[in-house]
Amino acid sequence: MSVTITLPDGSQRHFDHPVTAADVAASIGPGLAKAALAARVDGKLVDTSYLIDRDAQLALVTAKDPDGLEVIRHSCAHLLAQAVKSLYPDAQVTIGPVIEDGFYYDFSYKRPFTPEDLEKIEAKMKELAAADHRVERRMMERDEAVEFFRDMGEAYKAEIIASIPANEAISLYGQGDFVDLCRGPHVPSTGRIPAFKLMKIAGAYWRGDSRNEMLQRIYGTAWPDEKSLKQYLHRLEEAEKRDHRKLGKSLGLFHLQEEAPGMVFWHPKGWVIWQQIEQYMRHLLWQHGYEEVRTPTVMDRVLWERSGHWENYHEHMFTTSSENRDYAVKPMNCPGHVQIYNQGVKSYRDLPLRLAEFGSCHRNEPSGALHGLMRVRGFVQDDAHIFCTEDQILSEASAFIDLLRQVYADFGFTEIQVKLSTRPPRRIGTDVQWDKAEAALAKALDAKSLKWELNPGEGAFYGPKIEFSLKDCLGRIWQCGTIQLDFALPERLDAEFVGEDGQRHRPVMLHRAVLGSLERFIGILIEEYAGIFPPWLAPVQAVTLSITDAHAEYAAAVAEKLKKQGVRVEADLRNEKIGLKIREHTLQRVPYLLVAGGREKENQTVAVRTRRGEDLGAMTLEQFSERLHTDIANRSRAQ
RNA sequence: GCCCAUGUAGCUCAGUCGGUAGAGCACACCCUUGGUAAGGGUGAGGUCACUGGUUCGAUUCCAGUCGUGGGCACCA
Repeated sequence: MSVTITLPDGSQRHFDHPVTAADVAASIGPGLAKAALAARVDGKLVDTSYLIDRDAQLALVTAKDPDGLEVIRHSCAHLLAQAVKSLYPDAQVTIGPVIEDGFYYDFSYKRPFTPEDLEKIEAKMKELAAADHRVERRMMERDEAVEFFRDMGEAYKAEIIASIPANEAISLYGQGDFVDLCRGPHVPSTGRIPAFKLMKIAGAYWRGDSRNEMLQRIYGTAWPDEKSLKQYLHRLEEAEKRDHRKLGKSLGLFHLQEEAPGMVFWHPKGWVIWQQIEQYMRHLLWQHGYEEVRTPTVMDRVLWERSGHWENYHEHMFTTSSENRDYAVKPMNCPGHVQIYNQGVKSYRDLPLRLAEFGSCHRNEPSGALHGLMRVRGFVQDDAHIFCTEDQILSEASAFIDLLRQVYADFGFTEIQVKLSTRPPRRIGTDVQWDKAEAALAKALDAKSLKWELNPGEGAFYGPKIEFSLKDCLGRIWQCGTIQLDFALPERLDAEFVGEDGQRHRPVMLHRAVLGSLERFIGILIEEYAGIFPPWLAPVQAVTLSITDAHAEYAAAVAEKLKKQGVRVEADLRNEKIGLKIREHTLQRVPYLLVAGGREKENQTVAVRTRRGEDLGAMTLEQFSERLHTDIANRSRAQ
């Protein structure tokens, strides 16, 4: 039997017998044989031990190949499991997938793993890797496999396999005396995992369900070589420096404290940033046909019962009472906006009606969910509700996406994750309505040539939604903007309009936010900018620096003049050396440092230095103002 | 909410195998009047998160509470 193998470069090799991918690699050269971790046969990823018994396309996969890296990580998860089983034989294995930059493996064990265990496990992994155990694949019938793992005391594994259809054969991978269920492929031997490190331990629920028992999850990372591993660890360190909690403290933007968990104390500098953003949004909303409103923070339980929140959202609401009446602190602005809509009879001619509010909301989030500014209990949404007809959904959604993209572009975001969440199993409204609503949102997205993912079944019970998410410094994804269709609330709160036909109709409600919560958005911004706020947002745009007391008056006068022009400027007249002042204000990320010494006083100029260390030389106040105002007008990130 | 870790001066952190604590920076005062990322000196500053237990004695050991961090679950 002859086999013809076609390689990626188009060249062909002929064999007169079935060959493994490893054989082919060896026939090409020892270097490739050594580098091959897996193979792609007719596009399918397989082990290097895969026997090819027909003519096929073959590509050898090395560590340089993204698939190769994935194989390394997956195999490293198995190495971890092997080490754990060898150190703690009565631990049970469950699942161990590859994730971004690494992998994890979940174990069930009688006690939690400690940081010391982690060290021991990693040492054992190194030992097992050095022993270079061969990784071997074999097949088993499903029922046989269930029994096999059950006999080993691996109840979780048996449960996983039992949920696989009975007629499917199961592949098992063995290395040393460790065997795991796995689809594969894997590296040929444990010595082929070049660089790895265990990162952290955490609890994780079995099958992701909080009603189940908590397993011990070990996270690790693996790379093609030590250098890449080091670079990765360095990248993490650098990311930590951008952490908004760290920068918020060092730049004096905000703080949180024990007595108000999940609620932010905004300091003067942080509040300047907030105000710039709020005013910017307010102006845009006005331009886009929104009307700003303000609704009460505390409202009677009766209203929340009518809206459905009391029943469905109760555990997330802060409540209070007075004189035998129960109240809730608003977790959302929508019911309030419907109250405004409901004042007076609305005609179809009034639609779409867009009510916007920088709405202060409180939600009693679970304590474990709180995270700096990103997940808080008290926050302000740039919220708005658009009351419109079903026929207006498309154009309103479309206009909203335009608005959102303009805003995100102005802040300099290029990476936005967009998801469309569609009808969940439990929902209200008719299928006809859902068809129309989902199609309208999809159509609006497509019309903007935005890349988006479908998130089937994840919509709200009252309607589909689009989510716009941004990444923090560690790559964690946070939802910011959203637009949600709602057929329910207008019904529940009895919103209506008089149509052309003279009959009363229900409007559709679009809940939408561009930034989401101001808190979260500013958190993301701090990390995106690494604290280097563009001049239009910078809490302090310029500082004048005197060199000796002799110029203090001049430096103060310069600051005063700029302040009158609306520049956020401070004067540093301290009796300190100029080097110290430069250092401190540079660390505070002030865009422009204006040295006002003897020479400058003489010529009525300032010597301008940027926070990036660039010396722009001496210029007149007019020249400086012009430069700053150009930055502001462009929302430039250059300085 | 669950698991693990963690809480010492304004900040970043050391430390006490149980005898009430220390550094750097910041702060105050003094000297220095210095031209582009840290000049020098002196001083002040802490119920060691909170509550309880063990102990002659607890910041240290134990338990609980609260906060924080990393995950998990949650995120209308």
